[in-house]
Formats: sequence, C-alpha cells, structure tokens
Amino acid sequence: MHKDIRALLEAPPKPFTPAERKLVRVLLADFPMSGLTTVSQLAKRCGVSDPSVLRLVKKLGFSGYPEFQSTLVQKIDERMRSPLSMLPKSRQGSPGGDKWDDFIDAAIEKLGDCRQLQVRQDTEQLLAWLSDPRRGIFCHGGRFSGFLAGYLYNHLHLLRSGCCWIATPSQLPEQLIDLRPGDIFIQFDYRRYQKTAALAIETARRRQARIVLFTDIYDSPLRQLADIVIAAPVEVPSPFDSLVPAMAQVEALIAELTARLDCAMTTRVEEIDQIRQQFGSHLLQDDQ
Amino acid sequence: MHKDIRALLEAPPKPFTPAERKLVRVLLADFPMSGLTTVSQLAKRCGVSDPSVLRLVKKLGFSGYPEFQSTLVQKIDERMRSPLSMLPKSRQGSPGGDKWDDFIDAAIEKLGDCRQLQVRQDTEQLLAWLSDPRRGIFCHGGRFSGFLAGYLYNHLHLLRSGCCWIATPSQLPEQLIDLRPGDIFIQFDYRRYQKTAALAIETARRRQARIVLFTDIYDSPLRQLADIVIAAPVEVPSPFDSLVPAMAQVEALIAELTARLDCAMTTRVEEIDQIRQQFGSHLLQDDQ
DNA sequence: CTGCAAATGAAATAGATAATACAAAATAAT
DNA sequence: ATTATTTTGTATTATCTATTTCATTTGCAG
Repeated sequence: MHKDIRALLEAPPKPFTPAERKLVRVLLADFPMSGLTTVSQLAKRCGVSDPSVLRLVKKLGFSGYPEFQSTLVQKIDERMRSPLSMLPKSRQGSPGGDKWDDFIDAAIEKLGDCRQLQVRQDTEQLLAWLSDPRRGIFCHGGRFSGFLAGYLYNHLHLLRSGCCWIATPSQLPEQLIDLRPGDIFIQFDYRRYQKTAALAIETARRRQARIVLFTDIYDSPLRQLADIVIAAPVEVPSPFDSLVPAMAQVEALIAELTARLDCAMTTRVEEIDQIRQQFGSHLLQDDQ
Repeated sequence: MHKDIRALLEAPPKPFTPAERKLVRVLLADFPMSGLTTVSQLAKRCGVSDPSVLRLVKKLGFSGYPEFQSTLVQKIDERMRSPLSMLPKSRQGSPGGDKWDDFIDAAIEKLGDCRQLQVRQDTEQLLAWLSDPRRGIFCHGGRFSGFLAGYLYNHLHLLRSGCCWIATPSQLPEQLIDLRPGDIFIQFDYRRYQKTAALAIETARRRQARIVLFTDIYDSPLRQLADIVIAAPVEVPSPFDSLVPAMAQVEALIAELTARLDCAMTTRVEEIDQIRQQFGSHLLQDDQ
C-alpha cells in the first residue's frame, strides 16, 4: 500500500508547512528510527506540538500514527533482511549465473539461518520425550512435508518401538485412536498450511499428547497449539518452498537422539536383521 | 547496560518456562521485529497471555516492557548503521559444543561441496529429457532415499503428466511393465547400496530407458549403468548419512525445470484444483 | 491417586498515548 | 491597518497499553 515513506517525505504530495518540515528533517535524519517513538517524544524532539505530528502523518496518507509506525517497522524489516542475503555471495566459477548453483547457494544460506532459530532448551525437552520408551510417537505431514514425516519415522523406528507414521490424512482417525496421554504427536506443516493439520493437532491435543510442530518461520496458525516448534526458513529462488533446512533439522534431531539411544539401537537393528534373515529370499530386499 | 538481548534469550539466567520458551522462539525467529509490537499483540502471536510476556521481560532483567522495547530499538539502530553486524555470528555462545548446530554446520559444508560436483552439461541433458512430455518418468529409491524419490515425483506430477513413483521394490514389476524406450528411470541409491536398485536399473536399461542415478560421491556399483549421475556428499557427524545435499539437488532440479515448464504447470495446477473441487468434502484435504 | 508448588491466564486497574476541539498566533492579501 | 486564511499549540477526551491481582490449571513427588 504505502510504498516508500522515504519517497513521500522527499517528494510530498502537498507542500509542507514549517512545522512539518522540522519533523521531516528529523525523520529523514536517522530514518526510520525516530518514527519508532511515541507522538509526544517525536514532537518534543522536533520542537513542535503533538497535533503537528498527527497532521503530518495524515497528510502523508495514513489513517493515524499507529499505521504510520507499523509501515516504518515493515520498512525496517526489509532492510534487516536484505543485507544478509547479499553479502556471502562469493560466486567465482560460474560466469553468466547458474540457476542450479544459485539454488544451492540459497539453500546454504537458509541452512545458516537455522542455527539461530533453535532454543537449546526446546531441543533438550524434545530429546527427552523421544528417548522415553513409554511415549508413543506419531509422525504426520502434508503433501510434501509428509515425506519428511516418513523419513523421520523410518529413523525413529530403528531406534525404538512405538513409532508410527500417518502417511495420509485419511489414516488419521484409525491411527489416532491409539494415541494415549503423554504420547508425542509430530506434525509437519509448512505453508501453504493445510486444514487437516489443524484438525489433527487439535485432536491430538484433546487426547493430551505433546505436540511437536515442524513448520516454517512464518506465522503458522498452529504455533499456538504446539508445545515445541521447530521452525525452518523455506524461501528460495523457486516457485516451490525448500524443505532442505527442515530436513537438516530432522537429521540433526536424529543424530542427537541416536547418540543417546545408541546401545538400544544396536541390539534392535541386530534383531531386525535376524528376523529378516528368517524371511530370506521370500521378500525383495527392502532395506538400506 | 543490557548488552545483548539475543544472548540473553539464548543463554537465559534462569531456565525458561514453557510459555516463555514459546515467546523466545518467536522473538528469535525474526529478531528483533516481533518485539516492536504491543504486549498483547506479541502475546497473541505466541499463544500466551499478556502477563507471560511481562514475566519474561522482567526475568530478562528489564524494568518493564517499554524499557525492553527501547533496548530492541537501540539494537536495530546499531544494525541499521553497520550491516556487517548481522553477518552469521561466529559461534561463541555455545560453550561445550552444540551437537545440533554442529550438525547443521556440517550439512552446510557438505552442501557447499555440492557446487563443484555438478557438470552443467549433465544438468542440461537431464532437464531436456524431463521437459519432453513424450517421455515417461519413473522414480524409485531405497528405504530412506525412497522418500526423496516420492518428493521428486510429487513435484514432477504438478509439472507434467506421465510420472510415477515406485514406492516399494515390490511394486517394481507391476510398474516397470509400462516402461517404454526413451522413458526416464530415476533411481536414488545411497550407501549402503541396495540390491534391488541394481536389479531395477538393469531391467530399465534392458527396456532402453534413460537411467538417472542420484547417489553419493563414492563408488556406487551402479554408476556405470547410469546415463546421468547426480552425486552428493553424505558424510556428517551422525551414524546415519545425510540426504540434505541430495534433497537440495532434487529441489534445484525442480526449480530449473519449473522455470522451463512454468506455463504448463499453471494450467495443470488449475485443472487439478478444479477436479478437487468436484470431489469437495468427499476427501479430506490432502494437498498442500 | 493426592497434595504441593510452579506456571499460567482472566479480569481489573493504573497509566500512557493518540486523537480531537478549539483558541491563539502567524501569514498573506486587500 | 484590517481581514481572511493558514498554521500552530493548549487543553481535553477517548482509546489503548502495560501492569498487577488473584483464581485456575498444570506438572510433579510422595
């Protein structure tokens, strides 16, 4: 809507009055910081009265000071994001620009962003839950993220019993019947958010499950319903979002969990192999 | 005075309560933007109550929300002046070594290695094949990499017809019957290499399919049988190998392919939506 | 299960803040 | 000068915000 406040200040629709010019001068001086204070503070700082500030804001086309301010915050947000995405470009080999490598670069950057997103305490909590053999684990995801759910499940299954993967929403009812209080329900849901995800989580919550949500860094409506949120950046130069950071998180989780449950896994995998041998050639080799 | 809010959030003086962790998560997610709103807005966004926000702020050592907020603004001010300050922060906070972040770091490194592995000509060839609507596409993978195959299939399916995903080896016979000369058989096979993969590829070859192999950088026995090889590093600090680089490659491929088939996809997706509407509520929302 | 302590949220309160009305001052035109 | 018009500030009001109180819930140890 309001494209650029700065442009508006520099080329006003109507000429500014003297008091307004005072304000504009300050606003432009350390743009956009000075706009983050209250009306009175800004007014005093510029040596004008409160109403003068309000009048300027309205003249610029805003409905009121709050709207003006939130537009400024948006502007800041853009600025904060952009420099990061421009700096670590050390492309040397590719000449005209290689879409493939550009994508990989973007993925690397997003993966880097991951590091700052995780609260250690959350991770510990999650690991503690997953290590508890009494808690059942239910993995579920959307059309694309469902594969991550399955990927996670396949690893978990090697580490412990009581895991299940709900591959499609239609299986939700028949699987959630076994969900008991204290069990862990792990939902993958990235934009665009799916309706069934909300349904699934609500049901799991009602059955007093711990809710773990793998989602993107944006405002998933499910965040509030989750006990633990693992957020991943998804934006890459592609019409589709990327699940690379998400997958890295899944693998990181598994790596840590494996470290804790190592001996348990060893015996478990041995037993699996043993059983598989009994089947012998009756099944096509179906495992890694 | 208050040096670094971010540091405070990552290494709290006292352990956080669950509600506080929810807040911290959001605050860190798009630091420091989310702290610029009102208490109520922030609270609602995080799914906690107003008092929880206030308690957190006090626990962090601020006299109240306004002080907290103005400290954030200061922080923004610093950052706006020197964009360098927001470069990937050198790991100093984590003392004994954070396994999670170590893993992510390793993944980043491996992903970086990817860039030098790809021969552009191969990519072009592959894209040309995949863009050709006359060629059928068959995706198949192992126990873990099978999910990548499915992930790839799901995207391909939105772009064009004639794709299929062979989810388990047992489906190979019944699916490969439809493989015609010139079709593309995409196999995912990372160590430890599976026996069925070799079988599948040989069969596909005999039927004169083009063989595309997604594998690791080591000596897969299948390399010789493939027309195109996309190799990924897999070694990470975990007992399990990582498929993160592999997934990035899949996504990069899709990104490029989408760029070429964009208009085709648009109409196709529209048609899918149309059909879905006809089903209406008869199916649980099963898509992205 | 039961009781205890910690954590949390609903509701009420105290305090700012933005917005408004109107009067005073400044400016420009006659 | 005098008036008309614009600009500005003072004082007030309505609205929103942060904060506190207290009852409820939740998690946990015996």
